[in-house]
Amino acid sequence: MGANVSNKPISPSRDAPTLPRRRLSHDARKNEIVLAATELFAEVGFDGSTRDVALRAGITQPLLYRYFPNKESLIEAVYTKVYLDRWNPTWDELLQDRSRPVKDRFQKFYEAYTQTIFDSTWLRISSFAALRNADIHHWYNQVVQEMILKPLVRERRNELTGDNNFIVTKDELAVPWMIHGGLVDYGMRRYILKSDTILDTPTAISHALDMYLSFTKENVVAD
Amino acid sequence: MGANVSNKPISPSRDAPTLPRRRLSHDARKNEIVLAATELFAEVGFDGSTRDVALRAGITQPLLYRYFPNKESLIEAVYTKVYLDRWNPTWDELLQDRSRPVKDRFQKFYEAYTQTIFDSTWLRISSFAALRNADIHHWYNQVVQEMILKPLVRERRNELTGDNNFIVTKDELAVPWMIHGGLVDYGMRRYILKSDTILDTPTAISHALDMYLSFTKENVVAD
DNA sequence: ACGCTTATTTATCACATGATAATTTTCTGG
DNA sequence: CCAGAAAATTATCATGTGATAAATAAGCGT
Repeated sequence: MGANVSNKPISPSRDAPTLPRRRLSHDARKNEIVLAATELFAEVGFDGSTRDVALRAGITQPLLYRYFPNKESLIEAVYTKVYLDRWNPTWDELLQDRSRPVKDRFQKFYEAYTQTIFDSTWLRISSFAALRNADIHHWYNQVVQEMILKPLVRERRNELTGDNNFIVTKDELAVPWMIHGGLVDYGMRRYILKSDTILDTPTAISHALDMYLSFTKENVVAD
Repeated sequence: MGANVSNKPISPSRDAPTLPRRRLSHDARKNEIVLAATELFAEVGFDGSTRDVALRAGITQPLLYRYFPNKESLIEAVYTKVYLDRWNPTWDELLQDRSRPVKDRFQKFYEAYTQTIFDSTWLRISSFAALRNADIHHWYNQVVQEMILKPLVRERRNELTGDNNFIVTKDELAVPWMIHGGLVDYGMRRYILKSDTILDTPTAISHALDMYLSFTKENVVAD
């Protein structure tokens, strides 16, 4: 054949200046896809297209389907990546360490915990997920309740009265839930809205805990 | 002509059993479209299709474009409908009425306010809107801050110290913001997640306000 | 009753999107 | 070094979606 007659350029000069790396291991590629999907979905929601996911991952769109049978399965992988493996097992011990005051323990815990979740991607993905999938929202609330809020109620009660009853009622959880929700809301205002919330995170945590502590102090007799 | 030979049924029996009403006034039809769009977008987000909006509104999809030049403009109409005209002007007087204690005033206010916003459609639409449009999110936060939180800080300060300074600092707003955020979070858990949050709304409000009040009481000397 | 304004529908387009099949390329083990 | 398994791409499809143009019909004023 003659010279290059077609209008297809010899040097492709792709849309994305992706380095021509190819052929990753199955697991490595899968991780990159989930990472790309997480970032895209955090920005535009789970209606982000598989083509945009592929573009960010530096691959072609049909390749996705070698790793996930369909888009929903990719979304589930994102759920898993975002929600799981975020709990540091040492936190459990921290929360139960009665040699330190409750304020101190939960201050340290929330400082670590917020370091994990106060990030634009996590906050947005979890918001989108909650709106899209009530089951996941409910499941994650259960986790927060069992791992954080019930310990908080128990430890505070023990600190105030020496009580060792492990049963925590729904009513007792209402106030901790509002404290926790308010704190997450603070994180949203600060880290995704970048609002003029001047207060630094440790101080915000301290105030949130102080509110709960003074509330329980006032109400310890009334109950 | 002979009998009905075509396979088109005499009685149409449409997909949607819509009453065959047609030709509404311009404004009436526009309202119905915005209502349908609001409901759909609350369920699936703003990526809901114009065809689904039309189906819910009982019209054909191209008719939308006689009322809105494009989908984005329909979305903006939904924003307006959802966010505007929700503030009852009598609330301003209520919040400033110094013949009643702050707790009492803000209790009554929040009971009325939550009656307006604690509904699945509003909570979901405003969440989707916040994720999709940072400007709107920011604008609404400014409204909440000016109309609710600054008055709360001012009135509480006046109640405690007789202070009449109208300037409210960012730091003073941090705690009211967390209280407010915690309360909205409570509404989400109760009204869209339908979680086993047993506490009724007035009690939740009361606890939220008590937390703020006891916090400010403890800190009034420290500042 | 009739005509005219305009609300509404039917038909259609161009493009985006999820998904599949066939083909090509890369790397590794024998 | 080369053969084959698997990674990756190209080509393609069916359907969904935002949007437009032309045709139809409902109701109001005279």
